[in-house]
Amino acid sequence: MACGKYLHITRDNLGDVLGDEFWSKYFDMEFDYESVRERLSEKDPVLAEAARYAPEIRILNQDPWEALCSFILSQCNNIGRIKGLADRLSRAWGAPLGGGHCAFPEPEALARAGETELRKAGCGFRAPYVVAAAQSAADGRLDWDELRRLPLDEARGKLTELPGVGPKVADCALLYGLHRLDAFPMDVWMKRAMKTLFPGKSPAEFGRCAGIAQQYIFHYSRNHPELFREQAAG
DNA sequence: GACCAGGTATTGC
DNA sequence: GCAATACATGGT
Repeated sequence: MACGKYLHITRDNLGDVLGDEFWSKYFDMEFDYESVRERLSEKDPVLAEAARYAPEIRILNQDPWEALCSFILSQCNNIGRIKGLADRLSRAWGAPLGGGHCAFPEPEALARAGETELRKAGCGFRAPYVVAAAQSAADGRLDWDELRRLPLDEARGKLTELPGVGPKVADCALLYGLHRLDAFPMDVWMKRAMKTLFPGKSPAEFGRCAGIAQQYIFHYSRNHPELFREQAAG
């Protein structure tokens, strides 16, 4: 489910999917990741290893509102529950897509639903955050084109004006929703990974495609928990 | 039943 | 500045 479309991928239809104009764009197929990997690999040997570990990773071109809202829901929440929540909101307020599937709700729909209903749907303390963001998106105060254009700090500043949107959620919205490859979401996993694997380094050193580096590092770290044995709480 | 989850806002040193 | 804490909810 993405951008108002439903997709079921199998081994057999992968070729067709990637040949489709929309999904090809969604999976960022036209972007030259190989060049980026080469440049990143020259910067740091550990980063080179992380990039080599899963070179097929891509930054999706998600819908900006869908990305922002999903990451507002993600705070202090686990991935399974985030998916379930998004699914429940889609069924309640999203457009039917056939086959029992529903699109992610438009901002207008969630703004209209209101805080009380969103709490009933299981959003918890995030309900008012979703409403505020939905209102801003619906009435145009959130200007996606502007957010694509502005320097990273200013774009992040616009997003963090919203209640319940801090630097991490803002960077996720910028990276996944607006394809700002310079954004570098720093969650608890990335903090651990940076401290252990890149001591003394800052994300800015990874350059204008730091966000892609973030994905390699994140995935590599989560699949090598032994590297963080002393720090990981659980 | 505690404890935790891909954070944020507020409060108190 | 930086550590501590509340914030809803559902799953181990």
